[in-house]
Amino acid sequence: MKCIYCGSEESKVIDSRAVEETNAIKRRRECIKCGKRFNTYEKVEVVPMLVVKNDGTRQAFSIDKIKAGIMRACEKRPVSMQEIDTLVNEIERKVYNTMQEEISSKKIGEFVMDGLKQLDEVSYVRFASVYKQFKDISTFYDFLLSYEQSARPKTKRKSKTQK
Amino acid sequence: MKCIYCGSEESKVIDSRAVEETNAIKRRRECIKCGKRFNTYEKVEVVPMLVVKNDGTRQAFSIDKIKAGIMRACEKRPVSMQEIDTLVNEIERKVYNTMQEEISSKKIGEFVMDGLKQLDEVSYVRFASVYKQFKDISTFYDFLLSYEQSARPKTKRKSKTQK
DNA sequence: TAGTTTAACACAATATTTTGTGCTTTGCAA
DNA sequence: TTGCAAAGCACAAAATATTGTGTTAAACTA
Repeated sequence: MKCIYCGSEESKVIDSRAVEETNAIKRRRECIKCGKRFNTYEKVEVVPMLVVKNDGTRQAFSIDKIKAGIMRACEKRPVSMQEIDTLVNEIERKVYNTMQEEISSKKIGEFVMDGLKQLDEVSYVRFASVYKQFKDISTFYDFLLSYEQSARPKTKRKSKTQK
Repeated sequence: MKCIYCGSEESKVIDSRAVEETNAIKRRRECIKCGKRFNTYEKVEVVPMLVVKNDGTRQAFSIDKIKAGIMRACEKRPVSMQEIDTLVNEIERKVYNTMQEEISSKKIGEFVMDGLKQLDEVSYVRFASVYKQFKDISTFYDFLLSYEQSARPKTKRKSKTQK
């Protein structure tokens, strides 16, 4: 394990403890060369499950990835971790209920979009821009316009309702 | 290390190799109970440095976080990993050149925005929506309008230049 | 500011991992 | 379909990590 301070390849473990909550092993290491200390974490590699993408290919499914995507979309937004966890659990349940051994990525995307739309509209737009792969700025406009016309026909553009 | 298949706490290492590229140790483990195998990765904990936020508080700085933020903004965009790495290196260099022992988060945000603006405009808008904490949908409009008026005065809204 | 929780630190006996070498399998590309 | 690269597999000798116990320092909260 390379030392982050001096770059030396040599370091040794001076303490090692299990972190139950995150299923990890935390190690405290000391660089042989410069003597500085740092921590490392050992974690399980993400497990593969099957998601069928639009082009027919299969890919690993992980609820953590879904959660990460949602958390990104909600970054600095007034959405609590608890709300996210609730949504993630709901999605996981929906996924397992729907699926035999596979589920389409389209379906998963819809679950997430549906949930986010209820939770926070900025997060919803952000997620859509990634999920639907907006190609340029005009796609943002188009999406915003059609969203406001369909889902929130009475919203005034300039209103800033959230503090 | 808990087995991801049967949940048992007992597993043993059957192989262990360094992964030079990512500065990690990859271990192959076998569950004592069910005998199934899985991989784990040990990585260095992110290192703390000092960033001064707008409200005056100090926070850990990590170039990895910057990179992660950029990668999020570039998700599913035609921006190569190499381009991102170049930008990240440039930012890291700028940060270290600017800084005594601290740097303002504003400054870092500007470095990133400057770089992304050159690289990809959709990524740029996404990053801005997080960095500048867009409050609602109208903020998107306002930002897009002022961006197009200042940076790209001749761009037509409906043009879809990228494939 | 006292009380509490978490991280760092130390140490030693025991047990496990590391590492070189090399063969096999699988996935991907030519 | 052939060939290469990466991952999995195996083994054994040597080296290192693990884990209980306990102390101290730091951060957080009531």
